[in-house]
Amino acid sequence: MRGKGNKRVTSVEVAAAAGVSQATVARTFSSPHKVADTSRAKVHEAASALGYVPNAIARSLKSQRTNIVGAVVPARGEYWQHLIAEISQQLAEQGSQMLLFTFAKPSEVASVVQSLRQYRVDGVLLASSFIDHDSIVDVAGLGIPAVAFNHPEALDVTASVSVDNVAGAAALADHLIETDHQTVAFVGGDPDTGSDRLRYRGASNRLREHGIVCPYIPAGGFDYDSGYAIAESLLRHFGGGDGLPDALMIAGDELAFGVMDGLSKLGVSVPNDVSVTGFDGLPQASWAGFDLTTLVQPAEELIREALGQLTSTPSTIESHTTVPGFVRVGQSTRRQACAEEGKA
Amino acid sequence: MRGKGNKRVTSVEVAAAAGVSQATVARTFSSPHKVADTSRAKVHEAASALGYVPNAIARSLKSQRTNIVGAVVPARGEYWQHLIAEISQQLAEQGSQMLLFTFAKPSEVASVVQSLRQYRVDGVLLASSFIDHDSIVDVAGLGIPAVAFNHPEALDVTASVSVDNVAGAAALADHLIETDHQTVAFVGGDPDTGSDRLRYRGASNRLREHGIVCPYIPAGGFDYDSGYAIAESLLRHFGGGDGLPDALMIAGDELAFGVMDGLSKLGVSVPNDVSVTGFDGLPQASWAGFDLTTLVQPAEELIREALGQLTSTPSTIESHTTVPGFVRVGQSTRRQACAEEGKA
DNA sequence: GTGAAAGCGCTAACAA
DNA sequence: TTGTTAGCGCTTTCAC
Repeated sequence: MRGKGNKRVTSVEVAAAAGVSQATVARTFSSPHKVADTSRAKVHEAASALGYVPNAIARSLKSQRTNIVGAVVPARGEYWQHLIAEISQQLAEQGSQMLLFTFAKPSEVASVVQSLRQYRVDGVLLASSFIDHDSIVDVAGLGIPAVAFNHPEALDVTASVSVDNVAGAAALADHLIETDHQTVAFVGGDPDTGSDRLRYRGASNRLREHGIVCPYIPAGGFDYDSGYAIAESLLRHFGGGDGLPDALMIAGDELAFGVMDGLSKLGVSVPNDVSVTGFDGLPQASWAGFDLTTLVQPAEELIREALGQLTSTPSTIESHTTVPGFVRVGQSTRRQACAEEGKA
Repeated sequence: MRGKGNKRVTSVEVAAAAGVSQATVARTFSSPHKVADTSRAKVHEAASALGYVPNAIARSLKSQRTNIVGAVVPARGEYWQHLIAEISQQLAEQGSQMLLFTFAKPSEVASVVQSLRQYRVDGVLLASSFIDHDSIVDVAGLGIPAVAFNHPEALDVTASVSVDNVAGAAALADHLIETDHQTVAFVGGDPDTGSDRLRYRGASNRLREHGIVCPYIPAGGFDYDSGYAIAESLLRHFGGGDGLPDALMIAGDELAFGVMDGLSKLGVSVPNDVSVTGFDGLPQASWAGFDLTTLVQPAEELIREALGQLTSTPSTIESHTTVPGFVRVGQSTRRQACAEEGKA
């Protein structure tokens, strides 16, 4: 029995209709247990008859809490899109809303931060390594809780939550070693990002322990096109398909999709000619066309952790959490040892 | 020169520091032209010295405008994820923010609507055919502008913006006819959605004009897995690879990805054994692994139109806009006529 | 052009 | 338990 397009019904009107004070109406909706059953019933009746819904704006102004969390994520990238839904769902569970900001260029972040300040959000989730350090510092100085998501770089100014990039890459390396791969190259997205560096470090260190030297090859980005484009360079670099290493470790799943498609177009077969690993654990990685061996980032856990930091943190405590991922084995890496001819 | 973690600076403090009244500070930020250059300068100086940022919550309470648009989208689906970034970018351009709500089940929409009401958003973008009609009616009765995005069903209670599904599907059918396909089947996602029905109608009508009867085959969903799973049923239904029609028109790109991968796994080659078309024009459709012939929905234009309706509409005017898409030809449909043996 | 003052709709003491 | 009373920080008449 909700009022039609009736503009704005306020608690005062409900109070009048219910024959109680405005304060009682307010209490009925904010702390119901402080109101007698009888009045609560009257209020609810009047409220629904009038189509009343409490005004969260007014509530926020008074209580200094908006129940809104700002999320700042890159506009492009399969990985980030994948996360947004999860963030939104978890926020909904805890009765919060998400104000979403996407940026195409790092330079846009500054203006986003302005909006964030204006809206007095309860916290900010900074989801990207592409956010420059200055902006992070900016946000950190805002006095609102912030957590850098998968941005291991931001360690010193704000809390952060990341997958364990080093251990994850090492785990992938282990898998390659166990399946008898002798030569491995790492294809990075952007060496200026922490994820890239840490993943390479984790992989190359572990491989070195097994006597394998792993070169780093920059693709110039984490996107599909960068991967597709680098495939040809790889072939040239290694002197054709026969010169390719046994395995390519790619810094991110989307990048890996591009590399796989690029290689395939050039007649290189995965995993027959070369094994490929990704990193992220995107849903698409499980698609039959790719079936990529990858390190799955436990999105739900990561975000739960991040949101926990946001809400539980009294001030800007610099807590740095690292969550382990796990390897999901697909068909993009060959499963069993097989003799390789003409290689070290 | 921004204040550090200093809590909340208000216009009153800025006024004191600048030696003007609070009203002048407020005017400096909301209607600068109504303030003398000299005072404006003083205010800005004091403001930045103190790290003042206007409080959008208070502003909204007074002005009855939040500059926030609510977007309600499904949690899953490549198509919707693809749109979110675009919506966010355009909103940012016009100085608005986006409160994002995702829902996993249609039943969650009701609670979302509650939040939307509480936050007094300026408008709501309902992005899905999965939102049940009752919820749409609910929102429509809220008195806040709403537009159903790609939800041609909602015609009678709220404004709507959609791609021209019928014309788009017909255009795809034309392409198939021009490239000499003789038999075609349509794989739908969910016959309960308007997009599905309209696309099938557009395709089958056009095909019928050319003497081709196009059966409708339900996949049970628009997701990848539904497509992957239906591939085997298709083969069984048509009595093996040889019995397949010349072309399969799939109701959505993601679904088409699944069908393609499924067929491929079963040894059916696209486009050699069967041509495939999609619908949506997702970025992934252009990936080399798929290279899907599809109908591109002009996302930017669609959203611009939708947001236009939201802001320009004085009340709930029932305006229904349809935007044309265009065919992007990929390798998933064979380009030239070729003789088919043993078929009508 | 600027200041004083009255709210926007709610929450949170404080009384009763 | 309920009502009264201040504000939260801003926008916006209305005088000056």
